[in-house]
Amino acid sequence: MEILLPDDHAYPRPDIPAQLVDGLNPPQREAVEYRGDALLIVAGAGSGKTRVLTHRIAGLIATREAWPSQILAITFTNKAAAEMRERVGQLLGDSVEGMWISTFHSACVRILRREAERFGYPQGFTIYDSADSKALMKRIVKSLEAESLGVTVPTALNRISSCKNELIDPDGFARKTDLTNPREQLILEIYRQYQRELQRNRAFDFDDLIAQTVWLFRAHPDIAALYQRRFRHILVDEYQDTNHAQYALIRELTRPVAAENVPLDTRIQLAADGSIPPASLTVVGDSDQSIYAFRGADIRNITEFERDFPGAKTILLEQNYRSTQTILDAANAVIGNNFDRRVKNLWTSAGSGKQIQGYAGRSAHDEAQFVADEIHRIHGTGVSYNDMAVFYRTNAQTRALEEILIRAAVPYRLIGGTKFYERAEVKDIVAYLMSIANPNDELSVRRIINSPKRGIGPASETTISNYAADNDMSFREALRQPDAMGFGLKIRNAVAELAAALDEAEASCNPQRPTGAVPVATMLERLIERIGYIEKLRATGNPQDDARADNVEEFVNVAKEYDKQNPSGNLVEFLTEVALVAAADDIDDESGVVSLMTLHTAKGLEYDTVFITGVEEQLLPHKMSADEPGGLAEERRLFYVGITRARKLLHLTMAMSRTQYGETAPSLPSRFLDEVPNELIDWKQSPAEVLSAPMMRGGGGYGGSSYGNSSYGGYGRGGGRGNSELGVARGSGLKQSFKPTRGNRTFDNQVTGKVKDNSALELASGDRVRHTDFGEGTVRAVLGVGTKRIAEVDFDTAGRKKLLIKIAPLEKC
DNA sequence: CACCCAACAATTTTT
DNA sequence: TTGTTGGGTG
Repeated sequence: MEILLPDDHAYPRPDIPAQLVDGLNPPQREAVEYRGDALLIVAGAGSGKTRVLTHRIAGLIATREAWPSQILAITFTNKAAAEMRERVGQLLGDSVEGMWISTFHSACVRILRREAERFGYPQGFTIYDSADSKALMKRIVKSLEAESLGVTVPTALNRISSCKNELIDPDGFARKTDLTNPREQLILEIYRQYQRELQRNRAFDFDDLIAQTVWLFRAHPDIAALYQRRFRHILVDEYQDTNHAQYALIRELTRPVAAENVPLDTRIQLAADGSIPPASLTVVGDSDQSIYAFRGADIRNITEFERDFPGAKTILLEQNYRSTQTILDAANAVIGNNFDRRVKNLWTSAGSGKQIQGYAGRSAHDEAQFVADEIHRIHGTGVSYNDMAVFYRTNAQTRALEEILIRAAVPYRLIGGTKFYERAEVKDIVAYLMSIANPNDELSVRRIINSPKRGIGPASETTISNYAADNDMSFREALRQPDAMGFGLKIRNAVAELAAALDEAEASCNPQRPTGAVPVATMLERLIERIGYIEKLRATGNPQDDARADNVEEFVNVAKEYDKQNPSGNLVEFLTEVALVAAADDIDDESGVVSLMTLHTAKGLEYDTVFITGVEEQLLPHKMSADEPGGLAEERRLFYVGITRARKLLHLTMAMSRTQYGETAPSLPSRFLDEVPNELIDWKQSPAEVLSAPMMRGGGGYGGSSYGNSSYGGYGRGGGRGNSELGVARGSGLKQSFKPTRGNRTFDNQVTGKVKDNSALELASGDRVRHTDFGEGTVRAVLGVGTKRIAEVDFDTAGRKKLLIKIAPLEKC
C-alpha cells in the first residue's frame, strides 16, 4: 500500500498540542508525533511507553486526525486497559468513551457477539475457561480411552491450544500431521470431537476467541471490512507476546478495504482506486520481555516487524525512568547473556541507589522469614506495604511464604494462583448464570444439576441426556419434561424445580418483559435464595462450607458492583467480564498490602521494593525449561522482567534446601546469580555462609545476626540433624507443646498455624516469651485488638520480630 | 444416591 | 504434601 504522505511531510506534526509533547525525551516525542502506516516502538522496561501510547492517542484526537471511535488499542490485561483508558481520559475527557481500549480477548468477544448470527451462534454464547475446557476434554479422553496411547488431558489440551494459536483447524491438522502415527490420528479425532462439543454447547474456549475471529474475517470479507473501515488507528501493547493468531488478527484489521466493500457515504479519504487505505499500526514491545513462548507467543512478530510492514519506522526508548542504575546494571548484565538479540542498554539519570540485597536461607521458610523481616524493616522506614511485592517462579512456592507472612503479621495478598473465579462454589454460581444465558450449554447445566445436592446422580443425568438426544432437544429443555423419563417422584420433583428456577431467572432478565429486566444481582440473589445454595452451605456447620458461602456472597457483591458500574448492562456482558478477568486485574493499588505473584504476572507492574525468591537452579531457570529450545533464554528474560520491576530496592533470595512433594532436597544458587556483577549484591547471608555453618543454632542462622554483627558458625553446635528432633510437635495439635528451642530454625515439619489457636494468650510489654523457632525473648509492645493482636518481641538471639499472636507458636515462660 | 476411605497421581509459567 | 479418583458400603 502506498503511504499517503511522504515521511518528511508527515513528521513532525506541529499541530499536536504542546502539553502532549512537553517533558518527553526526544525519542518519546518522536514516537508521539510520527505519522505513517506502521510504527514500532521498542520500549525497554520502564521507559515510559504507556505515556507515549496515551499521548499518541490523545494527539490523534486533538489534531482531529481521528475520531475516538476510530481508535483500537490492545493491551495485555484488563488492568492495563483500564489504566490506559484512565490516562487517556485525563488527557481528553469524555472522548475516551468511544474508543476500544481492551485486551485481544475482550475485543474479539465484542466482535463475535455482534456478529454471532453470521456463524449460527446465539449472541449469548458461553466462554469456557481452562477448567471448563479441561472438564470437557476429560470426557472425550475417557470415551476414546486415549490415555492408553499416552494422550493425557493436558497433552491433548496443549496440542489443540497450539493448533488454534497457529490457526490450524482440525482439517488443517489432518493435512499437516503424520496420520500413519496412531497417536496423531487419535489427537485429530480428539480435536474434532472437542470442537464438535464446543459447537454443540455454543461455547468458545479462550483460544477460539482469537482464532474464530480471524476465521470469521477471512470467511466474510464484508464483516472484516466493517472493522477495517472503522478502526483507522490500531495500537498494540506488549507486542512481543502476541501469538500467530493475534498477529493474523492484526494483519486482517490492517488490510486495505477493497473498493467493492466501501459504502458510498464513507467519510474516509479514498485511495486512487476507490479503496480505503489500511489503518495505521503502532506496536510497542520489548523482545527482552518476551516470556510467553510456552503459550505460543512468537518473538518473531516483533523482530520481523519491519519485514512484515515495509516502510515501518522503528523508535528505540532506552532511557529508564523507573529504577536505580544499580538495578539497571544488574538487568543489563543478566540479559546480556542472551545472544541473538538487538542490543539495548537501559540507563537512568536517577543515580546508582542502594545495593541489591542477597540472602540465602537454609530452607524455604528461612528464606520467607527473611522476606518478612525485611518487609517489616522497610515498612518501618515509611514505605507502604503497597509498594512492595514478592515474586516467585512457581505457585507452589507460596505455601512457605504464606505460612511465614501470616505468622509475622505481614498483610499480603496473593495475586493469581487459585483464583476467586476458579473456586468450585463460584464456578457453580457462574455455571447457573451460563445455563441461563445460553440454554445450549450442556456442560454448565450438567455442572449444576446436582449442586446443591438434589438427589440427581450420574444415572439420572445420563437418562436426561439420552432423552434430550432422542428427542432432539437441548439438555436444559429436557429438564422441563421430567415426567417423561420414568423417574421416581423425588427426582421428578427435583428436576422440575430446577427447570422452573432456571426459567424464572431467565424470564426475569429478559428486557422484553413488562416491567423490564431485573438487574443481574437481583436475579442472582433470587435464584440463590430459591435453590438454597448459601443456606445449605451454612447449614453443614463445616467452617470450610462457611467460607464457601462467604465466597458466594462475595460473588453476589461482584454482581452488584457490576450493576452499579453498568446500569444498562446485562447478564451476557457480566459473564463476559467474569470470564476474562486475569490474575493481574485484581491488584488494588490502595489496599495497603504486600503483593505476592509469579514472575509472569509481574510483567507490566512496578514496585519500590521487590523480592525475587527462589533464585535457584531447577526453579529459576525452571527444570522444565532445560530441554525446550530457547527455554533457558526465556527463563533469563523472566528473571530480567522480575529485576526491572523494582524501582529502588531489589532483593534476590534463595533457599539452600527446598521441600517439594514432601521430599526435601538441597538446592544450588541459580546460574543467573553469577551473571549479576558481584559488587552489586550485598549478601546478608551468602550461600557459602550457609554451607560453611550448617548446624547453626537459635537465631544465629539468619535474622538476628545477619542484620548486623553476624557470627556465622561461631557457636554452631554439632549434633542434631536439622529437623530430626522436631518429630515431636507434628500432629499433636493443641498448645504446641514445648519443643526444645535450641533447635536450629529450620521450619521443615512445622505445623502451619491451623492447628493451634493462641488467641487467648494475653501478653504485655515486658513479658518473657518462648517461640518455637526463635527461642526466648522479651515482649516490647502489643498492637491491635482481638484476633489481630500483634506482639513485637525482641528475641535474645533472633532479633526483633513482629508476630501475630493468634497463630504464632508462642508461649509465656 | 451419598458418603467414606484408600489408592493414586502429579506437580511451570496463563489470556 | 496435596488433591483427585475410584471402589465399596450404608
